[in-house]
Order: sequence, then C-alpha cells, then structure tokens
Amino acid sequence: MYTLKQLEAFYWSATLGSFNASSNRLHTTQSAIAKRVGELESFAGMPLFERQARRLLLTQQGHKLLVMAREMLELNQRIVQSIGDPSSLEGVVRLGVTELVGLTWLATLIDEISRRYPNVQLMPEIDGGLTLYERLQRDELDLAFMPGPFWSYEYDSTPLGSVRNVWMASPDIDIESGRELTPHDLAPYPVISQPPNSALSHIYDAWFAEQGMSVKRVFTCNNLGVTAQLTALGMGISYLPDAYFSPVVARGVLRRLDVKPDLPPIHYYSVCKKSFVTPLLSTLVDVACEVARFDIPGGTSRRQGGTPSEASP
Amino acid sequence: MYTLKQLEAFYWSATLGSFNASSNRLHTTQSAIAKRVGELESFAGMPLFERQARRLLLTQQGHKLLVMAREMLELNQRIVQSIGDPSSLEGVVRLGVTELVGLTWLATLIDEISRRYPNVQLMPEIDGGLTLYERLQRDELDLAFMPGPFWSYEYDSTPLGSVRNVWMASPDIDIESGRELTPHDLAPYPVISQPPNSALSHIYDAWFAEQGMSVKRVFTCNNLGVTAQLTALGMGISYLPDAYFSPVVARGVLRRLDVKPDLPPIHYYSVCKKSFVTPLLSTLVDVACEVARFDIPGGTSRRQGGTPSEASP
DNA sequence: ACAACTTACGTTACCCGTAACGATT
DNA sequence: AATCGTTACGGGTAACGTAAGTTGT
Repeated sequence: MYTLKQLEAFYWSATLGSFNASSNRLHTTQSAIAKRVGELESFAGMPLFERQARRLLLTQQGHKLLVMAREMLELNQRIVQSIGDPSSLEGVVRLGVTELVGLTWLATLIDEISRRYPNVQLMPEIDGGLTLYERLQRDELDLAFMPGPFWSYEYDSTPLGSVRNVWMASPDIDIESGRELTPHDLAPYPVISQPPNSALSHIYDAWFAEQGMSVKRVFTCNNLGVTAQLTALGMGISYLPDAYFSPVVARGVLRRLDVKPDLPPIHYYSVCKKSFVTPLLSTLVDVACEVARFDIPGGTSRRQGGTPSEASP
Repeated sequence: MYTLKQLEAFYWSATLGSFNASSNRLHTTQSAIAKRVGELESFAGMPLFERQARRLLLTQQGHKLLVMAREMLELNQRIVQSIGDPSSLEGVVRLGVTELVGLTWLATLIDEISRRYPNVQLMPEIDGGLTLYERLQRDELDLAFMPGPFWSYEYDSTPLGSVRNVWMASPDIDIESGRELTPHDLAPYPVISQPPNSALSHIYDAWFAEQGMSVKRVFTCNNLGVTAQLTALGMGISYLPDAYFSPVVARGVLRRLDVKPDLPPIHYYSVCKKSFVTPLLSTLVDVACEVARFDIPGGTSRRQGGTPSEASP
C-alpha cells in the first residue's frame, strides 16, 4: 500500500516542479522526497514523472493521480480540521522576523506557542524586511512578520499592528527643544538609518523623497540597540520606534525631536505564500495577532522583560 | 498525523461493532487494531468510541469521523484501482474450498496467483460446503468455492462451473449392466455418501426426497479418495464426480451405473460477503473463473497432475 | 467462565538523514 | 561550477504480535 506522506510528496513535487522545492515545502530532504515518490511509483508499477534535465514532467498516470491526490489531501485537511485536536498540531515553521519584533514580542510568541502546541517547533530568524521577503520568495521561510505592504498578489497577509517612529537625538545635541521642528531643521545633522535591506528604510526613503527631504547618512546600522547607543552618544540623529524606547527617553538618555510632519506609522503584517497556508500556519498567525505588542519587551516565563538597554549587547 | 491504516481500523471497528471482528476483517490482531484506534483517538484528543461492555458505541466525534473516513477509503479504492499496479496487489486471503476443488484446480489457482501476484498469500482450508458457509458467516473466511446456491442476500457469488455426479459401483457388484437402471434398482445397495456438513449431501438429500427415493446409508465419508476406494472394494455404491474419476473408470477400477433420471448437476460458486469485496478478492475470483476445471487434477509447476488414485493417501 | 479490551514487552522492519556519486546545463 | 536526482549506509523509532492482565456478563 501507499501512504498519505507519499501522496503529499508526489503532490508537491508535481505542483512545484522539483523534488528540491518539495522537500523545502515539506521540511525534509530531497532524499526522503525522492524515496517517497519512488515508492509510490513502484506501487503504481510505472513512473509518475519523466525526469527531465531541469524539471519534472508528469506522465499520463501522473496526471491521473494528481487529480485524485489533490482530492485526497483536501479531504485529509477536512478531517484534520474536524477531529484533529489543536494541541496535537505539530510541525516546523521557519519564521522570519525583523529586529524590532525580536526585541519586543517574539519571546512572548515562542512561549505561548510552546505552551499551547508543544509539538510545534519555531525556527526564528532575524533579518531585514526586504531580505525576509526574498527568502519567502525562495521558499526558505514559511512565514514572516515584517512591515508592509509591498508584496505581490500571491501572498497572504494579516495586519499585526502599527509602530510609531520618532526622530531621536542625544539630549546633549544642540537642537532647539521646546518648539516644533521642521524637516529642514534636521538637514544639518547626520542620520543613522537602517541598512538597505530593511523594509523600514525602504518605506521611509520613499517618504523622504516625497517630502522633498534630503537626509545625510553617515551610518546605516543593522542593530537597533547600537543605533540608539550611537544616537545617545551624539553621533547623529535617528528614527526609532517610539514605544519601545520611551523608557530610555524617560531616563534622559535619548531625547525625542518634535518634528512635523510626523514620520508615517509603520504597519506590520504577518506574510506568507498563499500556497503555504495550512492549519498550523493559520493558528500561528492567530497567536501572533494576540501577542503582538511593539512597546514592551516580552517573554512571559523566564526573564520578565527588562527595559530596553541603550547599550548594544 | 494519522495514517490510512488507522482510519481503516476505525472504520471497520465502527462498522462491525468490535475490535475483534475488525481484526479478523483486516487480518491482524485485536492488539494492533486497538492501538491504531487509540492512536487516532489521541490524535483527535478525545475518544471516538464509548467502550461498552459488549459493544462499541460511536461518540459524537466518532460519527463525524465515520462519514469522512468512509469517503476517504472510497477515494483510496479509486486511487488503488486507477494507478495501482495489479502485480503489486498484496494481502492475505483465507480461502475455503471443498475437497473436489482441492483435488482438481486448487493447485492451479495457487500456482497462478503466486506467479501473477507474488505478494498475495492464500490460506486455503478444505472443508464441507456447509461448514465453509458457517465460517464465512463468522468472518473466519474471506472467500469460499463451494456448491450452491443456498446463501442469503448479503453474499456475492460468481458461477465457477458445474460438476456432473454419477452413481458408481465396483465392477464386481452384481448390478445388471448394459441396461438403464432406475432409482428403485439402487434401493438394495448401501450408499457411501458425504457427511452432513457437505453441501453435496445437503443438495442431493433434498433431491432424493423429492424423487421419493430412499437411500440406505452405511457410511458417510469425508474423503473422496477413500469413498472411491471403498466403492471399488464393493462396500457400497456412491455418487462421485464423473469427470474426475473417469480415468479410474477407464482403468476398470470403478464402474458407472447408468441410472435415470441423472443426478442433477452441482453448480459451483465463488462466494464471499458483499462487504468483503475488495480489488484483491475480485481479482482472485477472476483468476478462479479462468482456471476452474473440475475434470483433471491441476497444478502447472511441480507435480504435473497425475491421474486420480483409487487409494486414499 | 467467557468474551472483550487493555497493557507490557521484545522484536522487526521501515523510514529518515548524511554523504558520496552521477548527470545536465 | 552549480544544481538536481540517485544510491548506499547507519541509526532511531514506531508498528507489530505474543501473552498476561482486567473488566464486565
């Protein structure tokens, strides 16, 4: 007999056109996929794929099976959703997040997931928003939490909340305080901004251009803590998430600059390929919506979140 | 995740109302069935059966699953029939046959099956037709080849051919030969007949009564060879399959009695429960129809069928 | 006492991942 | 050289059957 796993391997290999892509999709190795398909073929007694140089082509039998395999896997989904215990959810999720998410609520999410679904394993990676998007495209990630929107129609996205960024400077810097500033007032100061692979810089650069605002960049720094540190030391000004750094502001280490117009808020989304949506991913997104808070550092269990440090780790 | 095997175990347990019956149906042990169902329940996170004293009762979740399980197993059948290689058929079949089948074409069948479907294992048992029927009812057999018809609507049957029985006697016995005999002429002679669990005796006894014919039984013998032997030795007369024993008649060891009216022909059928019909069983029945011959001893490979012996083994 | 399900345990067999290889562009 | 599919091998786990235990009639 054949198994559901073999059918699944066959289905995704046929859909994605290669064993390699299929193995990424199913979180396993090419070897395993090839073996499952091979077993299915030996059950069928004939090849289901024509192994061409660069791609797989379905044989006639393969086409017949593909239709029924899809049907079967859909029925399978219905069964899982109908009688499957949520707590028996299992699987691996490669999750991409931006640094801000990592600093605020990622730990809360991990805690929550491992508590509710002990058999789900998250593999989080921190990277810039644009890099995350590229990795989603290459099927190297299953899900990403990042600013947007700027993805194409083949992605599913769910809003997670908004982040207000404000201009920050060292309290020692000689910018007139107590009055409202204009972008023009910022022009003389060097700006410490996000690296090019950041979605934030992508969005804000466009906005700056729109405003006719020219920014002088001295650094692009890929670490928020370091950026805050450099800003506090007076190396330049920077735009930083307001809520997360408000304790630092309260301690007088950083100073908000009251610049008008305000920087536009950054909208965070949970993003994944539509074809990747599974019960597991949907559940994960639901939990993410619950716990997403961009103000205080999270993690409910062990290290009860401290206040953000102005020093880099 | 769950597996098709678990679903199958659940389905048949629900249908047949017990793990025991299910284990017979699926050719495995209660232990294995209970475990598969248990795994399915732990996947569902709740019981699917209420274990009552004498029977299983479906829970609410169980009912929901049963519908989808049936659907899934039907789809599974379609897939198997569509792309499954016939030569990859596998499984165990408990096969009941009468002695005559065992003496004539059973060996041919086994040869043919093991040649075409090396992964199919036949477990033949020789017994009287009525016993075979009872064992079918108790799910102790999957399929039987026996005379009929006398089974109920819940059985599937396929004709396999007919057998002509004739009255036989020792050449030495003082029955007038050369003229046509009547049943009345047989009355004085003891009859060696089939045991009560034989379908043959069942059918013929009814016919004898219908004909107003009284037979004096001395022996009932459950072995055809021995019956022939005893008949040849003049212990009595008997009705024996004409074709199979014609070589013995040719050698002058037995003598046909030309009694009118002829004994009615016996129709053989392949019989199984309708709910047991699977691709495997259907195929097996097809092959049986091909090879069923009640005249010569069969078996194509090793012992090239010899002529029937008049001595018991 | 019997019939049914459950549990425990040792064995088996299968499935997977690593890694080396071959073929194609 | 890079990418993809295949093959070989070793390790781990899960599924099985035997058999003893338990529970109800």
